[in-house]
Amino acid sequence: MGRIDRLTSAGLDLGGLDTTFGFLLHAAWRDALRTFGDHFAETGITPLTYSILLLLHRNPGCAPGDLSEVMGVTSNNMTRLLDELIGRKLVERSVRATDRRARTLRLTAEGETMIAELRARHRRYEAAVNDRIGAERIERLCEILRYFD
Amino acid sequence: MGRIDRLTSAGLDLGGLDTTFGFLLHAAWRDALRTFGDHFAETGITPLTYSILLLLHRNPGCAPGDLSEVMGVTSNNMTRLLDELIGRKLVERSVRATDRRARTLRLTAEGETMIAELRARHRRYEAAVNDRIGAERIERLCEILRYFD
DNA sequence: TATTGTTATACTCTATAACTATA
DNA sequence: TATAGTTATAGAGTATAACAATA
Repeated sequence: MGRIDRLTSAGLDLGGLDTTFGFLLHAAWRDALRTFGDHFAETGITPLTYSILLLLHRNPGCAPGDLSEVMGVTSNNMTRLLDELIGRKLVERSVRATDRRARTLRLTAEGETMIAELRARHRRYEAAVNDRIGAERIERLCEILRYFD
Repeated sequence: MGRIDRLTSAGLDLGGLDTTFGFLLHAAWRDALRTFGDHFAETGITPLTYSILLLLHRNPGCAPGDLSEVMGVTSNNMTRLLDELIGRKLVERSVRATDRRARTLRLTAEGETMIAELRARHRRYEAAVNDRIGAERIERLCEILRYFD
């Protein structure tokens, strides 16, 4: 069982927090973030930058605005995330000829090599979570989480 | 349905992100945070400070370390959260006589008034989420989230 | 005028380490 | 020596607003 169930016997009255979805969701997200960090140590890659690299791998030539929409990140913050990946030579950004307001994004060769390595880490990360929580539970979790915005 | 399902028809290949528990968990947490913010607007209360006030309401006299453990917040960060609530005269902190290293925390009268109002807001917030996502789904979600740490 | 993206800025949350004071 | 809490600091994520360039 998780931390919350270990705590209920520890004396403090949780006042219903242990059945409050927001409290549990926050704790689960921090757990996932910590576990992600364990598996991506030394890469300098966070869940957000991993998502960007994966999306660019699957959608070469897409625009920052496309990534913003999928990831739920505002465009100003997307710009800074992309700046960092471009600084690391994993992504290249160019002005789109057909609409000079827009940008075209693409993984560099180095970025393609990197994403292969990162996807392997991601598979190990997901396997570890499935082992700990139960693959069937994680699948049901995903089904429910898709209803959120 | 949620944002992800509206996006799958929008052209971009999500490369499996839409079935990746971490991606969905992050999005759901941000959704919950945004919705919490809507319902707690003008209060200056966040999920973390709400949890502290609720725990102190149910456990008058407990210590910062107790809150840290339940909430999964490190003690240095708990100190700053408490400083803020104390500055707002919602909480009082005193040195514990039986162990002068420890502190005793308590809601002020103003804090007790505040938590009653906040709990009403929280009920409306949870009702809104139940309406949007489905109460039965939220219940199943909580069951699964309890397995995390 | 509307859209795409960038810059500037501020706030919250999280994390590590060094520190104080007690036990 | 160990424990409870504080202070200092830095990094990541998020948000709003103002702006530039282009359509």
